[in-house]
Amino acid sequence: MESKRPFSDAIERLKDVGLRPTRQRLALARLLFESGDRHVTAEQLHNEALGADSRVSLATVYNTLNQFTEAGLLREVVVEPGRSYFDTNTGEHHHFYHEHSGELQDIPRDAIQLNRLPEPPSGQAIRSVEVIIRVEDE
Amino acid sequence: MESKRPFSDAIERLKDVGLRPTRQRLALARLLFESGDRHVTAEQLHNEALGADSRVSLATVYNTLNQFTEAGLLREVVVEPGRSYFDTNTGEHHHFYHEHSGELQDIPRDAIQLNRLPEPPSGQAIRSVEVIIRVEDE
DNA sequence: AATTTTTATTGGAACAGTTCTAAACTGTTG
DNA sequence: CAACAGTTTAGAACTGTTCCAATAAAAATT
Repeated sequence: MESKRPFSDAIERLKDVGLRPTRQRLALARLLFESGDRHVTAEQLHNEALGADSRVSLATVYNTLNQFTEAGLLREVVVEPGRSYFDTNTGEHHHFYHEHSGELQDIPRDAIQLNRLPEPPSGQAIRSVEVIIRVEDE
Repeated sequence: MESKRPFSDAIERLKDVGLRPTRQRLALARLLFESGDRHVTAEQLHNEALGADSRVSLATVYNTLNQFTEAGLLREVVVEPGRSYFDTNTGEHHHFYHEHSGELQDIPRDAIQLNRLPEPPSGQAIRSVEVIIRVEDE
């Protein structure tokens, strides 16, 4: 379980993907991966890190988020112009997006049944299928 | 058909939604609506307008795209951080997105069968359901 | 351990896309 | 044709992100 050996878990995770387990990366990895599925923006994560005594520059937060994403530890979600969310759930799934609060919420893959997918334009292959359900207060 | 009376068509369209048919808005409306379904960024449309002898400032392009969107003449599509597309097809439908070329392509509503939609979080109502299929050259 | 080499971090500058602002302009209307 | 409400514009400002050159830290080598 993740909660058993949080420290070495994070180290492992980084080593596994070939990233040096530096102080900053470890701090961010713990914030990201030690508490269930999360959806954060760079700014949010930066603030959290600062709040948790970890001195990390915003540039490093961006670098790290991008590296983690490239390494398959995170997935980027774009739902709003000018703001990127990073999702710790890298599996196939979908999202509710609450525009007003800016909050994202996972929808498990099986909760939506996608039938009859169209053929992609010729010469192209499907890389991902993503459903975004925008919701608002009623 | 749109091609029959393009001039007054555009004027009509604008009047219908309560926007004065100014020179700039007409020019943009023609570029947008007189050639089937389109997906453009502000920058693209601006260039087109310049290319077509219509002097329109970039600020006006942004204003106009936003007004058209608010008026229901356009729909905004977000698939990439830091870049907004405006879609002249305002009906319910979905998209292929070709990351490499930055091109969007409509998928008719019926081409995807969406069953078993999840309940939205309590207190919230579904505003829209959008499927984005990312494709790449194979 | 000490040294060298490689890789990361950092603050701040730079950048892209978008919005804002205040001044000039256009077009209607009384 | 004077007054007025709505529109356009250039450029400044803003936001989120990336880039850069200097510094620091980690790994490899001795």
